[in-house]
Order: sequence, then C-alpha cells, then structure tokens
Amino acid sequence: MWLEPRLVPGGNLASLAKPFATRPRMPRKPEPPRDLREACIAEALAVIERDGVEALSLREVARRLGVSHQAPYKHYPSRDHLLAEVVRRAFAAFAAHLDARPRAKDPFEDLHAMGRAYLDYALRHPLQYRLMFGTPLPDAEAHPDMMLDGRHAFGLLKSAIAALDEARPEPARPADPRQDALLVWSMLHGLASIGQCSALQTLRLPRAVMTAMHAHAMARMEEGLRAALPAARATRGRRT
Amino acid sequence: MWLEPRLVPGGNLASLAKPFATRPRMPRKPEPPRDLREACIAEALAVIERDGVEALSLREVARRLGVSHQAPYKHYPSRDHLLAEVVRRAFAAFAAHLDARPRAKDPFEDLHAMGRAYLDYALRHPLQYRLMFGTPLPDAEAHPDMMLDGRHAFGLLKSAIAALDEARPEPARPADPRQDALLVWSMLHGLASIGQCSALQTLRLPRAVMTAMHAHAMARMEEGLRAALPAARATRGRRT
DNA sequence: CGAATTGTGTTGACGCCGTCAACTTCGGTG
DNA sequence: CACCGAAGTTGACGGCGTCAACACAATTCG
Repeated sequence: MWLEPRLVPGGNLASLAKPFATRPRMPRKPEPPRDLREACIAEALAVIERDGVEALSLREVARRLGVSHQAPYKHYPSRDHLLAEVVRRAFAAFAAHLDARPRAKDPFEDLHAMGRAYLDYALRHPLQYRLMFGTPLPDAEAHPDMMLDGRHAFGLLKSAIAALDEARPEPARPADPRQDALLVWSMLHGLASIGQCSALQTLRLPRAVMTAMHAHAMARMEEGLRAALPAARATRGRRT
Repeated sequence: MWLEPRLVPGGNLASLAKPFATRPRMPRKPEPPRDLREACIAEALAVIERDGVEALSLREVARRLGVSHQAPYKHYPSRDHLLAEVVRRAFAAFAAHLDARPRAKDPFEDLHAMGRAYLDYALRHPLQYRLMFGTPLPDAEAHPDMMLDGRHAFGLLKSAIAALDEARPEPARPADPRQDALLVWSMLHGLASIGQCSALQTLRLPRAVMTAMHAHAMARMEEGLRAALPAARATRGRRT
C-alpha cells in the first residue's frame, strides 16, 4: 500500500530516490523512455472516460496497450501514482484555461470572464473536472505534486477578487480576498457540480433552468459582491 | 445487475415487498429477520468511516459480523445495493435535519436557518455528507429509492426560496424559485465541500478564513437575493 | 573489450474482491 | 408428514493490486 512515500522509486521522484548514486550522468533518452509512460496516461483517461475512475486498473491499461500487466508498474509504482499524474495534468490544464481567459480591465468584467472560463472548462472537460473535484483523489500528502497547479488556479481567482476589492471606491471593509475567492469558488463549483453530480441529476429540472443558471448565478454573485455589507445584518440570527 | 428495481426487497420497504404473499401471518420475529440486514448497514458505515467508500466490500462486512462471505448477499443483491441503502438513509437523515430546523417567520431568517442547518449537517456528519455529494454513487436509475429523500431535501430549500420571493415587496421579477434554490444549494454545497474536498484542503488557508466563511457567505448571498436584478447588467459581457 | 549496472518488460504467484452455483438447515404451511 | 422457501454455508471462477524473480537491452566504467 506504499505507506512510506520516502521509498517510492518512481515517477517524478526518481531523482530523489537515489541521491547518493550516479546522478550527473543522466542518459540522454529524449522520447523512448516516456513512450509507455505517456501512453499509460492516455489510456488511463480513455478507461476513466469509458467506465469511470473506479474502473481504472493498471492491468486494464496494460491490456489495452498490449504489454504485460506489470509493464506500467515500471513507470508508476501503483495505480494511485498513475491516477495522481492524470489528475495533476487536469489541474494544470484547468489552471492554464483560467489563465488564458480573455482579460478585461474592469475587475467585475474580469471576474465574469473568470467565472465563464471556470464553467466553460467544467462543461467542456467534464471528465477532468469530475476527476479533480468530484471523486476521491489519491492522498494529497502522498502525492504533493498533484495539487500544485490546483493551488495556482485558486491563486488566479484570488487575484481577480483582490483586483476587484482594490478597484472598489470605498475601501471601508477590507474583506479578506481569500474569503470572497472561496465564496466565488464555492458557487462556481456548486454550479459545475450540479450538472454532473449524480445526486442532483435526479431533480429533473427543466432545461431552461439549467441553461440560464450560469448567467443568473454570476449576476447574483456580483450583486452580493457589490453590495456594502452592514455587519449587523451579516451576523444577524447567528446561533453559535 | 438488478435492473428491475421493482423487485428490490429492501429495508423499510419490506412490507411493500410482498403485497400479494402471506401478509397477515407475519411471523413474530421482531429482530431476528432484520438482524443481519441492519447489522450490515451499521458495519458498512463503520467500514466506510475507517477506510473510505472504496474499501467497502461485502466480504469485509461479513467478516466483521462473523458470518460467511455470502450471508450479506442474501439481503443485498450486490455491494451497490448495500451502499445505495446506506446512502438512502443518509439522505433521509439529511432531509429530516433540514426539516427540523428552527422555523422563523421572516423568510430571510428562515433561509439563514436553512443554510445553518445544511452546513451543520455537513459539519456534524461529514461521512454521510461526503457519501451523498462527494463520492460516485451507485447508478441512480438502478436505485430509484436512493434519491427520494434527496429530492425532498431540495424541495425544502425550494420552498424556503419561494416563500422569500413571495414576501418580497416588488414582485416585478418572478425569478423561478428553482433557479435561486439551485444557486443557494450550489453555494452551500461548495461551502460544505471546501472543508472536506481533498482538492481544496491543500490550499492551507488560515483557520479564521474558514470559520468566518459560513456567515460571510450567507450574508453575501442574502445581498445577492435582496438586490433588484437589472437585466442589462445581469447579462452584460456574455459571449455565447 | 568485458563486466557491472540500470532501465524496461515478462512471468508467476499470493490474497483480496464480487459473483455464480450448489448445498445444508430449519421454521412454517399445505 | 411431506414440502417449500428463506437464510446461511461452502466452493469455485475471473479480475484486480502487488510482490518477487527473471530476461534483455543499453550504458557506463575498469
């Protein structure tokens, strides 16, 4: 079960696995070595797309690739390491998609662009999105690289919120941008999930409600962000 | 694979399972008949709590209960049927929790109570919440009973939103309550997920941001719901 | 040049799992 | 009493992750 990640001989940690061995003479193998490695990822995505994450198995990947059931094991110490790499790339693509959104000078407009980019990615890559946010991921502690670009994506959102706060005329209430960023992300994630989450798919809402949802939600959220926030009303009725 | 849910012999529906058979002479076995059946559910929860959903197996449940590996199979046709029953009960408890919230006359206050009840359940029963919304569920089509109380829960939220719309002074914009209900649910789900989702746990935000998040989000959302919604601004900048 | 090493892939085995099939046990019914 | 059906048992099958040992290339070094 690989409970001691320090000893993992594989993947991106290969250089760390043997800090004492023959390091400086890394052999020049530009593509051959990552051939099967790349093919595994493509096939893993195909398997996940066809049968879901839980159906992903190294044996199935190996079978599709026509190699022995242990060949992928030479590149990924375990099934979770392969999955973690797939997830890592999904986060990277997601962050890149957010980063490539059409920039706008108006901070509110930019936030809208961010929201559209977010939901656009979720809509166009439901497999990857569900992989990132909708399925139990390999332990993040054991796969630290997996979430690097995830944090970057959140950083983009946080920056957009911060720019919005900065441009606001009255800086009376500083309002930690991370808080609003979390809020916006929560809403966006909820919106994106609703279209996919098996729990909510059964609500059988009319199509029109779903299609108008994104614009409606962004508008509501903008109202919430624009509004001044009387502290008295904000905490009214709290219990604990 | 039990594609005909009509035949599911399950749980509290046992009395419905045999509408034509020897009903009046139900043998007096108050506990023995549902003994193993109930015990399976308890053990399934224990397994899930200890090792996660993916670790749930009928064999493990049977082993813990000291019966043969096929004994649970007599009560649940497959692992998914057992899991679906666990999920069904989680939704039932969730809906009951929302329904038992302290009622308030002011619709906004009631919506706040709903939000608190929602997040309170997610906080106090993270296992069940993650089970309902955070993990791939058994196919809802194959297990129609699973989501009944889930729909009921959404109905409660929708009613709260509808009451809010009704009490609003200016009924200029009807605003399908289902849309706002979805929006509020999205945000609540996002908030609840953030504390659990493995993807977001790695953001390492300070504790204060998380604790103040709920009140902050509800206040922002209330602002958004209170605000009039100029259609021009709502759709400004849309692309498609 | 030959030996050692490392990377890559193969085969075989183990125990886990879900599932199907056949068997036993036993309480209740006709 | 013979019968039946529900509950539980045992045994087997294939698939899976994983460990261990082996085969074979290329590379590096003495």
